[in-house]
Amino acid sequence: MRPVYVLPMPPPNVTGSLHMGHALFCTLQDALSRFHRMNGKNVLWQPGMDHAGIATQTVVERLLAREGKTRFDLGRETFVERVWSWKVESGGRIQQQQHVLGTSADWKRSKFTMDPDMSRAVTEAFVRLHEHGLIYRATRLINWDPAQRTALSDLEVDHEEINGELFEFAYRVDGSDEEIVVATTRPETMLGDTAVAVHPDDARYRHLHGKRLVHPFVDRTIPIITDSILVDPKFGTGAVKVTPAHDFNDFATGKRHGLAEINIFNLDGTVNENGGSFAGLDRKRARTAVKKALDEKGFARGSKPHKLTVPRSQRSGEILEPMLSTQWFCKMGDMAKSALDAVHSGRTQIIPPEWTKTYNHFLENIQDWCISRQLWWGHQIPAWHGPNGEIVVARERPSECGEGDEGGKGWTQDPDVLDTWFSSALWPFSTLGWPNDTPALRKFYPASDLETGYDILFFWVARMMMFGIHFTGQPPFKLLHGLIVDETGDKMSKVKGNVIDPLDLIHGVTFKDMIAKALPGAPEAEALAKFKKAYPSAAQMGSGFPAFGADAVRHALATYPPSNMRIALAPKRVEASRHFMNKIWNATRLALDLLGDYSVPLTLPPPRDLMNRWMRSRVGHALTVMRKGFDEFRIDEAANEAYRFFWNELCDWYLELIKPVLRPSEQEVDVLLMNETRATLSLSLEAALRLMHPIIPYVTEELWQRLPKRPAPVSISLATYPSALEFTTDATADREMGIVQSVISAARTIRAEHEVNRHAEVPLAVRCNDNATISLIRNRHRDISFLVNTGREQAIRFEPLGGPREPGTTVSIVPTERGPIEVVVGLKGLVEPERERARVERELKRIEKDLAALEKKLGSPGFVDKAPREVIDEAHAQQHALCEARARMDTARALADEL
RNA sequence: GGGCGGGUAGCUCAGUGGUAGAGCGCUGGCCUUACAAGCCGGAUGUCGCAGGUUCAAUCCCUGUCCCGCCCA
Repeated sequence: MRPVYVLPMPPPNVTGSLHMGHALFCTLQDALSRFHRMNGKNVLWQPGMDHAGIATQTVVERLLAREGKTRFDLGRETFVERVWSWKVESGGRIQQQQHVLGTSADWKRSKFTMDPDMSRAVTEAFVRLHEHGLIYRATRLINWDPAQRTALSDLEVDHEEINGELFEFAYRVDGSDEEIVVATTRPETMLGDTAVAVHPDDARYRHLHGKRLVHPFVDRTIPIITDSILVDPKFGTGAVKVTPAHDFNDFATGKRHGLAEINIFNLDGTVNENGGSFAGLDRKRARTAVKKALDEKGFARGSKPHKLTVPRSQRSGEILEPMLSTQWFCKMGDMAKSALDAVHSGRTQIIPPEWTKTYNHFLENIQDWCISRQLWWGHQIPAWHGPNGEIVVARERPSECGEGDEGGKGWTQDPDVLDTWFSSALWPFSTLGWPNDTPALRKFYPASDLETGYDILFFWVARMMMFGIHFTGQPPFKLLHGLIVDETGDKMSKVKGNVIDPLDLIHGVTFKDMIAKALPGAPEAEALAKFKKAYPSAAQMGSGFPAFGADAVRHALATYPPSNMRIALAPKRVEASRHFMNKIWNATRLALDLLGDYSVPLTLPPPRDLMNRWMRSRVGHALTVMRKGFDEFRIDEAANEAYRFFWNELCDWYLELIKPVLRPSEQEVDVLLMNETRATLSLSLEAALRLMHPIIPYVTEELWQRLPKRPAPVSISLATYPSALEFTTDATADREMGIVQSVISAARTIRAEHEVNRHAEVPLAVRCNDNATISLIRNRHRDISFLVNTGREQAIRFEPLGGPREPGTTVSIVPTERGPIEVVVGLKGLVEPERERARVERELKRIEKDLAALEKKLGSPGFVDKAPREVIDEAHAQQHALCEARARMDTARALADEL
């Protein structure tokens, strides 16, 4: 049986459309999937969509608002129908868009979190957790969003620091003229005050211990209590008003002292009847009114500026209200321990490991999870309320609840729905048929890897770990890449006007259209300015993005290290990737031309010619680097290696080297060499395409189909990923080719420095004392002549080092392990003394600089005693080579001076 | 307040205890029958700052200043 590779895709929200974050994860996950598929694994990349409770409901409510309606006008059933039809209509757009990116997920297995089978899994999970006592119902202080009118979990709260004020007012002591001044950032909550606390050791207030205070607006007195946890005597006046029903610290204080909890707000955030004459005012108005009233009664004691943090809903942005409420909670303690242990023990590995601390910190300090939401869109909680107030949690509606209740009509289902992340936490196994023991579950669980953004490490990853272990006994993934992205240097957001739609990069777009989308309704000039500020490289790109194509977008995204927290998308890099795609295309075109009607034999002897051995060696090197990149989740290293190898080695050197071989003049025809070269060319290029395919699926597929090759599957995506079985590195070929390349480059540099016309043929002499090197150069004279353009007739001359030089020649030194090579280029009348002096000086300067650094190292005390043998040997060898090179260059300078 | 990450060429980013790299940009020369979206060359950095460890630090340690994110 083939080994499996399972990768659950983080299901995108059904409301959304494709953004750069999706493009990034699709690229990375698709690359992984394709890589493992090409390595013979049975790959399951599990796609799907998330119903995204609050987000989706909000979208539909906004649509309704345009019709002047609220969800309450429609009623729950109609509203939910409306959401479903909206989901059918515009949901799943991302899936279509993902196809454009070339994502090779198992689309037939795609799941939606509200599908009937997924919902069954949710119900089952809820019921089982309840049976185990891990889900319970309780009345406590929770984060309440008055705009959405729902509870939120702690994780959905953003804390924002704002400049506010610290307002002080006085409570009169009952039966006395004394007063006690308290400081508060939220004066309106005094309507719900049930105590004032002072520090037990605070001498200022000791005489007031046990006294009561008169509430100025409501007919009650409240006690002065002492509490050393709540009160910091140095802060404010040292006296703290206590509002247990509307503040988390005060709530805890109230529990310690048995204080009453007086709720003063309605669910929509207006003051309720407990607020007396202030009833009906919203929070902001109530604050103003309370302050005014306190002032009028003479209790106000002024205010001063104060920084405070306010809790906001991540979704609606509304300031949240701590509210006393009855909700469903999930106990986290034991499950968190298991999840921690899975990582501690190494059963699950977080990559990059730095995130482990964050993961641990979250789970070690975890609070019970408020899982109920007062929404209509989502999985309704499988709990039924009986006519007598009893509550039953069950997989199905209870059939009866006593006499006269045929069919359970007396039971009503709990109106609340579950937090969206509850169903997401089941994703790796619910998608495989859980709670049934299906073959798919047995085969594809646990998953191999999970690849997702660090921003949902708590929301999703940690919860999947907890539920996965709880329900299946196994962590849901063996390896977890807790990482990735956000999109530009800044987070992409509509407000900032820096949103880029990946489809626009793929298909092209004018900046005008782009900013209209990014900042709808904003003045064009302003929006454009913002956009160009966010993307400096785009500012140079004229009036818009050309169509870069999916492959270029993917390759560009893949070149960023996935572990980076910030992935700043630079359009210029997408452009560079597009040029790379173009290069691949054109190189293959040339190859096809050079190959003609060549067909690859089933068996071939290994190549004997240096350039072909070298080419195969370079493929071997590239595949090693790229495999390592994929294995270590360094897809950027694979992507960059693809670029480097293909462009700088295959194109710049190999394709150039083989031109004279495969397009010979009549007297140069060498049938054996041509055959060997055609074989090497076709095999290497074909392998190169396979190497790059996981990252660049479209172009590689298209070209691969046209390339002569041995019998192969119908698609490159089903072909085998190149391995050391096919291509091995060849150190000798690499070294020898390196020398040839250096000689060619040295000669070319001289030509370029003197601006020798490309067509001008220059005589070349190589001076060297090493026989092996001489024979190497001699063997490669064809390559050197061609790439230096010495003229085909003109043989390279060989001379001993340092002999007299003809006038009109220039020299460059190539240092090698076996001594220097002098590359002597005859420029005839073309040598310009000034240029030559400058070139020689520059080369000499470089040698001097290197030599100086080396000598400093060798001369420093302790180096020779303490450095490792090989480092010292290497330094000496380098020193020797550089000294010789300098000597050669010195004579060159003397000659240059004589010019 | 706690935690994490980052500060490397003009820009976007790799990288390593042993003389600093890529792409783009810049620059000189080339319209060469694969590619001007290209080819052949060239220049460019006291690797945030200050100490320390080491024969040797951009890399390890300490401190410090900026930037960003997460948590409280």
